[in-house]
Amino acid sequence: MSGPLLDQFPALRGLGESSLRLLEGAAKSVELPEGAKVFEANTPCGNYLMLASGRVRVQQVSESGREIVLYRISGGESCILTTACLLAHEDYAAEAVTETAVSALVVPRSCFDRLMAESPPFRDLVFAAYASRLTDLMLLVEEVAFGHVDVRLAQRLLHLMDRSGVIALTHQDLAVELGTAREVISRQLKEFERHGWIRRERGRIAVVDADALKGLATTA
Amino acid sequence: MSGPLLDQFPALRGLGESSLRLLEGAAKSVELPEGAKVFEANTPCGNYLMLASGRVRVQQVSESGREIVLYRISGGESCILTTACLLAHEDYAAEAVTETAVSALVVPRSCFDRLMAESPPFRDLVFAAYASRLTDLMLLVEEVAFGHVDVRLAQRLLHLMDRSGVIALTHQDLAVELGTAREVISRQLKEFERHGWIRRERGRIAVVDADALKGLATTA
DNA sequence: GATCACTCGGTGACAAAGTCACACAAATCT
DNA sequence: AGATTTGTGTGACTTTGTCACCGAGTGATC
Repeated sequence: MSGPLLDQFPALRGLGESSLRLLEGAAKSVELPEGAKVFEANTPCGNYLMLASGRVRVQQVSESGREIVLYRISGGESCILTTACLLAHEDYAAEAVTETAVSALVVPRSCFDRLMAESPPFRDLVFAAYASRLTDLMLLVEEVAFGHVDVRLAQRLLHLMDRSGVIALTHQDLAVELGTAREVISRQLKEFERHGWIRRERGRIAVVDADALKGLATTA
Repeated sequence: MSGPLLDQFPALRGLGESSLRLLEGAAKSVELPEGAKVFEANTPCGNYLMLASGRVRVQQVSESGREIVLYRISGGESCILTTACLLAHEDYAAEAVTETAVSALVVPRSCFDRLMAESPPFRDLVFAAYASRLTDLMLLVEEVAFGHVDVRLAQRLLHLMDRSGVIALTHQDLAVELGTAREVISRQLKEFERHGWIRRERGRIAVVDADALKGLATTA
């Protein structure tokens, strides 16, 4: 049936009956729990991945063990890193971890290749994901190379907080978000609290003065 | 004639007569001198670019004026940043500068779209360029976030030197390569010279002990 | 060939960020 | 309750980035 597939991936609307059937025949559905490794760096890539629901984080890990979040994929999106590896016949350059329970479609390379060749809507889907990631990564390079941690941290806190202004992450988690060290985050957060912008609790941070953070976040 | 086009872009072999004629009809040839801006950040992108000959550097510029080289494109390659912008309908996220005199093909969006839709070889050409850039950028993020300047500088010197071991770049140029500050490069180079690994002259550096640099470059 | 403007590189002082080694408290386990 | 794990705090130190300023080469111009 093409019903559930189209519900999960609205972007496939217009794919055409034959392509849809091809995809449905070849793709396997997979469920992953939270915190599972989807793939690791330096391993070969044999399948194309489409995320039906949930969220996956793609990150770089250095030899010294430090990590940095590159981007996230959520329901309805396809994984460009998989795409890139398939197309360039390279190993993965990064690793991916589920942040929530995830259900995904695993599409074998052969099917991926055929769909890319046959189906314009499928190509567009893949390309669209590609294009914005590339510019994202360019901006990330700029941020990492030239950005200041206080500004970047303020931006992340604003972005990560829920409606009540709470971020349920450890200092270490935030360090991974920015690709810096835990101590650096701890010290910055202490500064922020000293200014009365946040409250720190174990394992969570409460944003008190979002406007002040916004001011810092847009200060250069 | 399809002769010169195929000579300049061997990857287009197999494109098909009609696509080739379409491309030849719509594309304009452009010549740029060395040091010319191909495009700038935050400007809209209307054309697809294919580099026939020469070399172009794509780099990020921060508000404070610091720069970092993202990657280079040389003869026969297509510009993925252009592609990304066309596909995502975004402005340029970076700027591009010619490092040599350049001749390029400017392909209007409409022609690009048609070729993408009609021609599998053209799609492959575009995709192939895409895939490796993405992994490149991921590795660049890792390098910038976690790499040490001495190691990165040693790597770049080895990569940039000619057969006689000479790099004809200023300290500022090297700073842009790594996305760091000129003073940092100057200090590192002084260290390298103290160790007897290089000789510094005005505007150029001579690698004396490439093996020693190689040792540092692979020391994690 | 003297002067001038400009580019290139050197330097010291300081600020920001990353590293290392611990210490301690809260949560969790048994 | 004790033991272990996890999260955070902190000081000392290193590396990297910033700022201000200097002087030495280089090339242009008169």
